Amino acid sequence: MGSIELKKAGLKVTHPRIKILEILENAANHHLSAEDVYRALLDSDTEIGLATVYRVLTQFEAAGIVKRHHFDGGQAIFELDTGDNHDHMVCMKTGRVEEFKDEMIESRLQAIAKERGFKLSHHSIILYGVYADNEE
Amino acid sequence: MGSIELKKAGLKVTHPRIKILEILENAANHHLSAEDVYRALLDSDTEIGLATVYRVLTQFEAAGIVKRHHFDGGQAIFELDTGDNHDHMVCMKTGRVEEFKDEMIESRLQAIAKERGFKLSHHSIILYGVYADNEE
DNA sequence: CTAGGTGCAAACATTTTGCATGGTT
DNA sequence: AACCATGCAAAATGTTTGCACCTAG
Repeated sequence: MGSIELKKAGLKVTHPRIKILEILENAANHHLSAEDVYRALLDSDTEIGLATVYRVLTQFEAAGIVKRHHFDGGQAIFELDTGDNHDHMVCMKTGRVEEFKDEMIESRLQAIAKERGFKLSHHSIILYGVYADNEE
Repeated sequence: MGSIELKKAGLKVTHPRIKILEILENAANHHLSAEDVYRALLDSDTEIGLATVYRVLTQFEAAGIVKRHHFDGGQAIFELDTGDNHDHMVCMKTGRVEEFKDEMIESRLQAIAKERGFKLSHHSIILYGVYADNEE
């Protein structure tokens, strides 16, 4: 149950928060926009305002429960923060998102930052392309 | 003069387009939002509608004259497309943006994409942090 | 009981679009 | 002259906020 995460984050255990956590955990696609979450809630007969979805997602982000990404296309995408700091590949044809993590790249980025006197806080790597099995 | 680029792109050589090209070329900071460009135009006593700025920047992007980036913070950032495919480091304190390019990372990304059957079109790498000389 | 959470509608910020007018080739 | 570009205002999008009401602890 997500109630533990919520308490740990100092957030009251409310119906909307539990439901949204469930959606994020169980969704087939783990990368959802606020609108996606909202629709998933409606699909499970849960009436929660879109404003609340945004508020909850923002609180979850502050609490380190979710991560917010800005892929091309305007709206923010959220996913559970598993702690590993993975990066993303986005299929431009289907919208499918996959994750990857590469130590060689990570350490190279650290080195580049160091060379330049840049205190690295976090980074975003996004690969845009098409999965071979999705081509026509 | 930018008129050559414009003609090559099949765009009529108009006052707004020339001016906007000038701004992009001469700005101290080469990474500008549409609003930044708009204000720079006003500062040089050029009255051009914000809608036109957006339209022109979008056309420039389609023509390969500028690149559009989505750094954290909502609005799109534009820069001249020099052809080299550099990446960015963004100072979270000052907003300063620097560029870098690393062949090791590039080739590693290619390899990762290949491994996964992903036809790479382009990528975005953004480092967020603070420049040491900007810390207090 | 009380602090904090929620819903709704309105406000916001950014970007896009319709349409009548104006400028380039 | 024909076509494309521009300005303005309005619309569209994605997200945030004010406020009255409600609920978890």
